[in-house]
Amino acid sequence: MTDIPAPAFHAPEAMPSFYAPGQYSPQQSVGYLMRKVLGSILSQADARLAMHDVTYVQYLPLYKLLNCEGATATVATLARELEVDAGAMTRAIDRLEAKGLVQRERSTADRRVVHLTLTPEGRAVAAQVPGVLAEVLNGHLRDFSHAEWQQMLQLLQRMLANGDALRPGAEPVAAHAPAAHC
Amino acid sequence: MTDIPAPAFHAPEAMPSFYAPGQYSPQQSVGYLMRKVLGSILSQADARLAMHDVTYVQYLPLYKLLNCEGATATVATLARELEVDAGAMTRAIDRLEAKGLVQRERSTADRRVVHLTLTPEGRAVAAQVPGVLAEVLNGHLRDFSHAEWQQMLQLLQRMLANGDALRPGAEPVAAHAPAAHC
DNA sequence: CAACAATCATTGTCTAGGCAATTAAATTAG
DNA sequence: CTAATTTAATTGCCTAGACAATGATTGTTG
Repeated sequence: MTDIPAPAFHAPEAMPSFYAPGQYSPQQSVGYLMRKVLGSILSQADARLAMHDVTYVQYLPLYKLLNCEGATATVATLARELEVDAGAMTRAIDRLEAKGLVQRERSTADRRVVHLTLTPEGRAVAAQVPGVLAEVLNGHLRDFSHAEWQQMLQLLQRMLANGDALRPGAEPVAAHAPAAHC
Repeated sequence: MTDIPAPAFHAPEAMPSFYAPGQYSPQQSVGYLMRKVLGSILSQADARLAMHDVTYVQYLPLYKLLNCEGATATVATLARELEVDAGAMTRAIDRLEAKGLVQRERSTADRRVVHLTLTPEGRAVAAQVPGVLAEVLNGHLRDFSHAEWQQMLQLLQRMLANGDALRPGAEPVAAHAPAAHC
C-alpha cells in the first residue's frame, strides 16, 4: 500500500534501512530465506534425479545439450550459458563422460574446440530434467496465485537490478539476458 | 494479519503449473533468479570484507562468536546454528585460526569439546560484519517499499514451507526457527 | 559397574566453483 | 606474411560443503 512505516525518520529517499547492524533475525533476512529455499529446491531436484547418479550440477549441462542437439555445443558455450567457470565445466564434463552420458569429439574445422554430444543414455537422462525441474518449482509454489508468482519474479528481478547498479562497474542495467538458445 | 490465502480461482486446489517441461526461460524461473540474487549479495559482501582476507563463509562464524562472547561456543554449536556440516566447520575454524582470528581451547570440564574464542583481531573483524551485511541487503532492496519487503519475506517463507511439506519426512511445518541465540 | 549408546572433534574422500597459468589454434593488425 | 592478440580447453591450486569413518570421552541402562 502506501509507505507509512518503513525507514523511520528522515531517510533521504533512496536506500531504506530494513536491516540495521543491531538486531538481526534469520527469519527476517531475505538472504537467509533465499538460501534455504534454494537449498530446498536443489535437494529435491537432486533426490528425484539420484537414480541416474547425476547431481543438480550435472544435469544442467545435459539439459542444455539436449536443447542444442545439432548445434555442436562446446565446453566454452556451456560455461557461458550456465555462467560458470570454464575449468569447472571441463571437470563437470569429465564426470559426465566417465558415466557415459556425453562424448567429446575434437572438431576438425577448428582444432581448438571439442564438440559435445549426448550418448543415448545421456539423452534419456536429459529428457527427464525439464519435467523434474518444473515439478519441483511448482511444488514450492503450490499455494501461490498467478499474481503472487508474477510479483515474486518482479521483486527478484528488481533486487537483481539493484545489485547490479550497486556494483562499481556498469550502470547500464539494460539487457541482462544470458542470450540463451544455442 | 488475516489469511487471505490466495490460490485464485477454482484451481484444482493444490499444485498449479507455472512451469511446464516445454518452454523455459531463465528470466522467468524463480530458481535462476534467486541464484543470481544470492550470488550478487554474496559477492558484494565478499568484496567489502576482502580487506580483512575473510570470505563470506568465514565471517559468519566470526559474527556468531561475537554475539556469544561468553557463551563458550564450540565447533558443534556453530555448525548447528549455521546449518552446515561439522567437518566443514572444523576446516573453516582451521582457516580462521591460521589467520589468527580465533583460538581453540580444550575444555577441562568436558574433554571432548573445544571452546572457541575470538582474538582481538578477530573481534575487530567480526564487529564490522553486521554493518556490512545490513548495507548489502538494504542496497539490494533500495527501491522497495516496506510493504514490498514484507511481502517478499512472506512469499519466501511460504515457498520454504511448501518445500518442507513436499519432502517425504515430516509434515509438521511448525517451528522452523534455528533456535538461534547461543 | 559394565556394556551400550550418544556426543564432540577431527580426518579422509568426493563433488564443486573461482582464479591463474599453460598450451594450442585461430584471428587480426601491422 | 609475420607478430600480436584472442579464444578454447585443460590443469593446478585454493576454498568450500556433504558424507562416512574414527577416536576420545561422556551419559545411560540393565
